[in-house]
Amino acid sequence: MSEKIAPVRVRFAPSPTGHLHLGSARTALYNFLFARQQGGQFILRIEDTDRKRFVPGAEEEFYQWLTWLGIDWDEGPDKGGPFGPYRQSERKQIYLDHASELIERGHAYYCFCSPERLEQVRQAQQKRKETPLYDGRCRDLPLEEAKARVAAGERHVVRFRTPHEGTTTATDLLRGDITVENRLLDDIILVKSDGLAVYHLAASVDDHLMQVSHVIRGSEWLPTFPIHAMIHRAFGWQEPIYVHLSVFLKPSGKGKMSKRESADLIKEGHSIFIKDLESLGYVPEAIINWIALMGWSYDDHTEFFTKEDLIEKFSLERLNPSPAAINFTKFDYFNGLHIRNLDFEDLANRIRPFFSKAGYIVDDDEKLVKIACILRERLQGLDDAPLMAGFFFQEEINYEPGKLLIEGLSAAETAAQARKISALLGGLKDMRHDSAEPPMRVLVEESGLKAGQVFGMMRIAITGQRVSPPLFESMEIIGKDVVVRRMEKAVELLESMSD
RNA sequence: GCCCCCAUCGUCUAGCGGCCCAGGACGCGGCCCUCUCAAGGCCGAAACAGGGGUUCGAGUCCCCUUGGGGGCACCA
Repeated sequence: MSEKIAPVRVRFAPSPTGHLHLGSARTALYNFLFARQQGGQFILRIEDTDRKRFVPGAEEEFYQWLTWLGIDWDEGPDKGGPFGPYRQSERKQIYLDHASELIERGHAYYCFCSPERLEQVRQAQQKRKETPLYDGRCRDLPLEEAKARVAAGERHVVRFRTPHEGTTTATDLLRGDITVENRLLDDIILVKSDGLAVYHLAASVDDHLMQVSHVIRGSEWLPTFPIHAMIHRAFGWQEPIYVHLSVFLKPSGKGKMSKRESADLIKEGHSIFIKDLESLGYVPEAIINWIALMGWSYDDHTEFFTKEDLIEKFSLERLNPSPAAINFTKFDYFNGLHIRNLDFEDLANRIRPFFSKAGYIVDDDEKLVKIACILRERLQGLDDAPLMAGFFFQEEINYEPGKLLIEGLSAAETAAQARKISALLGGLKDMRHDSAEPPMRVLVEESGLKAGQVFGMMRIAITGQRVSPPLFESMEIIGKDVVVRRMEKAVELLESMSD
């Protein structure tokens, strides 16, 4: 009675030819979220059948940054699993066997045409404004003859025998049925002359063998996915459910990001490469939230999502098929949002390396947590921390003495104020912000000046900055001795100015 | 050139025939709060690409145009 529901098995299948970027990270994320939500498995498969484009180390980099993003997998080259190996270069024979099966079934054939001849054919067709397709010279070679030539060691490839008439319809979950005319489909190469399978064969075979239930991947596969469906059908296999994601466009929305533009981005503190994002001050929580929302939505008002929220709320049905322009401004906003969602100890640990990198010695954990407390709501990126709070770690602060001057007051008058403040602060039993602020307010009141004027001068004297975290909280962290010493220094500076 | 896909504020999007003189978010402008900067709160400007249909009724369905994207390799 009850239909057996196949378990959800999805995969992220990058080729080790470059860095993990926003687009591929999102594909990985969606697959991961869906698997976790459905209680299924998430497979990591390395598609390294192109030896020419192989980049050493790229695979390990994928592991590193996927893990940093909080995306983990159940099966993969590094983890193993019941359907391995998970690196396509190690599955060569599997593809060869399947290609042979297709040949025996009449769905594929050996082709002995040289790349040079193919190029000539293609050029001739283009000159005639025809769709460039294989001209079928080897398509109807008697199988026995072809086999004999292969046995004799003749260089060859294996091609798929695409029907010339009719149409093929395959279904994309987001777009519905997509029908293509078979006469416009090429007899694609399944196995290259180096004996390695091409993507279309390898991915189809692996998706079936690894029992992948949903193929969630980029839309660059949309034009060829009917061929993938045909390959499954040729074997007599059931096709997985296909979900083709939209592409990311550059911020202007006009076209996708070029290599040059990607490189230029980093100058503005942005990047499409995940590897750059950590040192740029982004937290993985924000990255995940942001990219999840480029092409998926939950309802008409919820936008803040943790990983757990996403696992719970994600759904394939709410995926959006239209291309999305990358909006880094919103990314910055999400970064701030997620930084504010961190607890103080966590934040302290995350800003520590940024202080270190700026040359500050961070040896007091308690102090760092206090700094995290007052920094949290004003950080847009973790990298802002040393810029905003470096003065906490400096023995001596330097600033332009003139900045101490209270507007409308002379140097002597400002010095008098500073002296009073210094004396008041020096007489305090401690520098707790709630015990230092009230008497300071009284002093400001008596001076007839505005709080902003007096505190502005103190801010320069104590932090060396015009803009800083809240003054009294900062003073508490700095400590009475240093605060008083810095005030006294300010008095000296002001007095020397009034000479 | 051919094929496929997409089309709501500048951007990300909600909207699956009447709830929409179109809602949210980022950004932008203003105000409030305020020791600076933020954060937060409130208010505001800002969109259904165009044209035909279908229907009592269209942002929502169909067609065309336009625009954008992707693909057309012994790359993935």
